[in-house]
Amino acid sequence: MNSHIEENYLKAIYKLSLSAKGAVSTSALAAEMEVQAASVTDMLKKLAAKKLISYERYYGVQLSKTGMAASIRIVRKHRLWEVFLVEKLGFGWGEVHEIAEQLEHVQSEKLTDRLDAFLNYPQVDPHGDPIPDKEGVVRQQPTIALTNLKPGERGRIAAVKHDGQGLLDYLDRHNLVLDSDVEVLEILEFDGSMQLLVEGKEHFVSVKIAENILVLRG
Amino acid sequence: MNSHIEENYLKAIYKLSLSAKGAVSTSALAAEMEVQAASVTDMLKKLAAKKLISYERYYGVQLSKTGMAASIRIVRKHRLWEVFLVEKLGFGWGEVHEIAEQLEHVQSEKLTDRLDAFLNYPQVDPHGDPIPDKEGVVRQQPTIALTNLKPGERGRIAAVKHDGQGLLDYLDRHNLVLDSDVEVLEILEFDGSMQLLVEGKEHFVSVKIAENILVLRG
DNA sequence: CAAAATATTTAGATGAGCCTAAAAAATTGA
DNA sequence: TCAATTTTTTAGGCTCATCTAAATATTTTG
Repeated sequence: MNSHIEENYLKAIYKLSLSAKGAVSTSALAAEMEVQAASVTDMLKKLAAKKLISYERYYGVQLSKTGMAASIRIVRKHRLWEVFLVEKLGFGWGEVHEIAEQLEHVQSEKLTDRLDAFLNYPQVDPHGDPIPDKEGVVRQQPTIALTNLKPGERGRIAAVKHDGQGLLDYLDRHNLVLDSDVEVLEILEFDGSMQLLVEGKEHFVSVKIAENILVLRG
Repeated sequence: MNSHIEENYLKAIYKLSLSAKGAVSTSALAAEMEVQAASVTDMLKKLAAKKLISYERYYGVQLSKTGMAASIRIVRKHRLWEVFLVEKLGFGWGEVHEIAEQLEHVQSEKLTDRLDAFLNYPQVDPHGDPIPDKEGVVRQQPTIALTNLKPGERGRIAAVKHDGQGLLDYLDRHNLVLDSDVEVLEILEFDGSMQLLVEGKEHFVSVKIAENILVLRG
């Protein structure tokens, strides 16, 4: 079995490899894990020895097949627990990440599967991120950043990047929640900020925010 | 904050001090934690430095007020999670202990309290052990071991000692579950084993088993 | 393309929690 | 009671995951 810390490294590598083309760098991992690069090097050697990653010094990391499967299992647990916290215990979507970071390390396949069933096999977590199924299949929705919509175009909010409290609380207060229908009314040339029509009400968001809102076209 | 391991020591001290008169010995703790006595001594120094226990060398340990409160918080979490696993996820009472050992270390008072509410403020866990309330108050039921009943006397199964799979599975199969009404028909002089009438059906149990079944008189 | 800057790895150290072996204190019992 | 036994503590080491500082490799840039 892998330690909590090894699991966190795997999860971080998985996360970074989604947006990075090619291998994940030591420094990127160090930043993500909030440790020094030297510590990352040590851990990479360990994970490589366990065949969870392929690692060649100075050239970055990639998850092996088993490493990928392990990472996905952790992500699955994390997201299922987030659904539980929001759907069953009434937490807000901005406060579940931290708790799920702890719950994701609980080891019991039976628990994970029963939780999945209890929650009715949800497809996405409260932030719209896909929940891998028992076989590790991740069904990614074809979302695009809100910034890709042009004036007059419409979409439905399908996911939100960033796990922190701040942005999510803000979106909540302004009713920019999952499944809201959005129409772009106007994009300010000056700074790219957007005037939106969300479920009948007008809203104004900065580019920074719009970049973090993912929509399904249509 | 206390580490997982510190929490496990506190829990073990709490558990042992319930049955031990006076202080808990180093060797008892070592047995409970499945480590060497020398390791216990090290940890006791650490816990004492944190004022979680009072410890004088060669004289054993006692929980301080803060240590007691911390222990009870862990026990509360453990037992709430056990209720969740049985009531909501359909686990058997014999398989929840191990999983709850992991869940009990999740740090979030809000989570604990919401779980408590979600479960409808249960008073006892699936083994009949009392669940401390938010203020740390433990309402112990006045149970006695089944071996204390004489032929002709009756009681209701209120709790079961021992967390392991084996006994609990056995009791399950023989319908010796919480809240069953029991009447003692006969006690064999030879070995103390008991002939019982449980919810209308006859059962035969060894002393060893009867010692682990706790009943409420009446 | 070579020097400077940056990224990564190596080397050696630290603290937590564990170990074994030896020393010291407490308990038992002849 | 005092010698033998048991319990507990001390001393010194180990592994894991981290750190800092120094060395080495890669990348950038003048």
